[in-house]
Amino acid sequence: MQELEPLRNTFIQEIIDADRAAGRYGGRVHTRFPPEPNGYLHIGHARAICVDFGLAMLNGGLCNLRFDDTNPTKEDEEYVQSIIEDVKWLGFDWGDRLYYASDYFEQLYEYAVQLIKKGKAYVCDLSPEEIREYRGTLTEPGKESPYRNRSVEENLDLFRRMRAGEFPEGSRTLRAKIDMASPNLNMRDPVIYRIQKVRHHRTGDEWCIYPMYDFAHPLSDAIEGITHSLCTLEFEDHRPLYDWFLEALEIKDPPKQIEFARLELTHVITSKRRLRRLVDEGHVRGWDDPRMPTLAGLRRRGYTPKAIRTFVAEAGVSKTNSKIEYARLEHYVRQDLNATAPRVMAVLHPLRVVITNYPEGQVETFEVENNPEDPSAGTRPVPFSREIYIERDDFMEDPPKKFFRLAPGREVRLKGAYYITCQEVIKDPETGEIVELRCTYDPESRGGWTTDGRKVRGTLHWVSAAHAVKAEVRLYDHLFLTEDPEEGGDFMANLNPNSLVVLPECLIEPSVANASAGDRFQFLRHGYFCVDPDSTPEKLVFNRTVTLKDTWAKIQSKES
RNA sequence: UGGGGGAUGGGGUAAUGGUAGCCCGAUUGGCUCUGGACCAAUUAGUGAAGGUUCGAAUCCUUCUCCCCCAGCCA
Repeated sequence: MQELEPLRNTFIQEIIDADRAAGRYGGRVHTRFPPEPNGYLHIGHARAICVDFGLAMLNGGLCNLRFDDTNPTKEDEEYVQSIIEDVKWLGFDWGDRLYYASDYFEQLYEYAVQLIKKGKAYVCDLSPEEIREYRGTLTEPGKESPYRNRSVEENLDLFRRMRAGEFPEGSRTLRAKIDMASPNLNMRDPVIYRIQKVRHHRTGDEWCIYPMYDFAHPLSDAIEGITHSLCTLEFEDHRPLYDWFLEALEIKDPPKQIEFARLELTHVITSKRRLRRLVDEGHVRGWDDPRMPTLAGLRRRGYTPKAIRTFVAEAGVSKTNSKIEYARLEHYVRQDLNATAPRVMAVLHPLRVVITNYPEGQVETFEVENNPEDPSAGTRPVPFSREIYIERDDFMEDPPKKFFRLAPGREVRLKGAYYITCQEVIKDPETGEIVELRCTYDPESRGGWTTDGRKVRGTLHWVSAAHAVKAEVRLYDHLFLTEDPEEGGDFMANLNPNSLVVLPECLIEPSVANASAGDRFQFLRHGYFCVDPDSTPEKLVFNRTVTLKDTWAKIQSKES
């Protein structure tokens, strides 16, 4: 996979190389992507997915998809389905290795029993508040629980009865017996099982005790034969605990946890809690709103899996916390779509033009290239007639120096059609608004070219009034105005009130009439657009994925 | 002020004792039937101070700054 090339020189690959050179794991490389099904996947997860699956692929290994579903109060089947769909869409395949931590509840319970038998775990009756107090602080050691030295027999009995549902929620826990004075708080007798009388989305009411992540994760990895367990930086502190369980239970060839930095983007928020708030309070239309940084949102926006994969691969993987400019993500969609998206002419803000010397009732059809980057994409017929629409911004009555478009007395090219010259500007007598242009065309310029060497600086897109199809076009911008949505302390205050602009009456050339949801186009001189699922044959709806780079807009904003 | 990590141009990331490179952005010019794309050029960096060395982003010492950890979340 070409776009994963840059993933080759990561510090993780060096570790893998060293392991193979040393003959560890029999030369195997087996990773896993372990999402918790408690929300939708977002752009940040894309790095984890590409790293987990990509590194396995690069090393001839395997990657499992495993749902880390050990907390039934937060998890739901809806999320399982969306995650499966999103990982597939991104282009990765886990074969028949779709697993759930909940598949291992019985084995995990047995491991816990073994720990008790080895004197390495105990049932603790401290309340949550007491546990916190006993834990100590960052600078002071903790105190040992008074229940720490119960006999193996008593612990076994109590743990069995926890499972049997004899005790109320929160009344007891199973804890690993490690070291209450450890400078690493994770090692201060962490809770490994808690009582939750909650229905689990897969195991139903079978269990009322559930294992904690720190216990379930290394052992799930061990059960699946994982060799390299890749996760994000905040788990570095948990690695000693990860290793402790594997050693305490005498796991042979234990998996190795390796941490890398999260992927963060400017103008973007990825906290599940905050994203949920945007959805719940109606600031967006759902988890798949095209402004959302979720994979579902990016998909609906028109992003391609390849663009996202290339973005991740080119951005690289390291241990440095960093934030990537959103513009960089946009670069890779443009790069992909430039090569693949058929071009089409769409007028977003129509201005009527009558070509006064063109015969009334006449219609000509021009063959226009579908993609100048790809001659094999061929051409399409585009109808032309006496009345057309051009973009309002493509005309100025009193143009500044660097404006190359239409103006009174000026000649421009209509893409693929004719040269026209503006002769007259018609305004609404009440408002002064320009309502129509009267132009003449040069019949010698048929097809958009003359042989006399005349230079025409501007080329405009256009649609024939009688042939254009109407469409709704949705223009998106950053959801947040500031690079850091948290700037000022309240991300809600930084919401962009204009993140969505709906243009209900756009005019598009007729070749798009039969486009269906997900189809992508370049609207000439505007950007890349895709058909939204809201689209119907009666009413086409397009989403703007990303604009084209626009040097004219840049000139304008510099002068203002 | 405990522990664990991290600092390379505006952003991201390579170089593991031997020419600081690549990508994004920005700027300038060229080209163009998309002010797109493409081509060319420019801009600009090793957190600080010492030390070792013929030679240091890389090794050593000290310092500075940033991130993470006190859930019965993951």
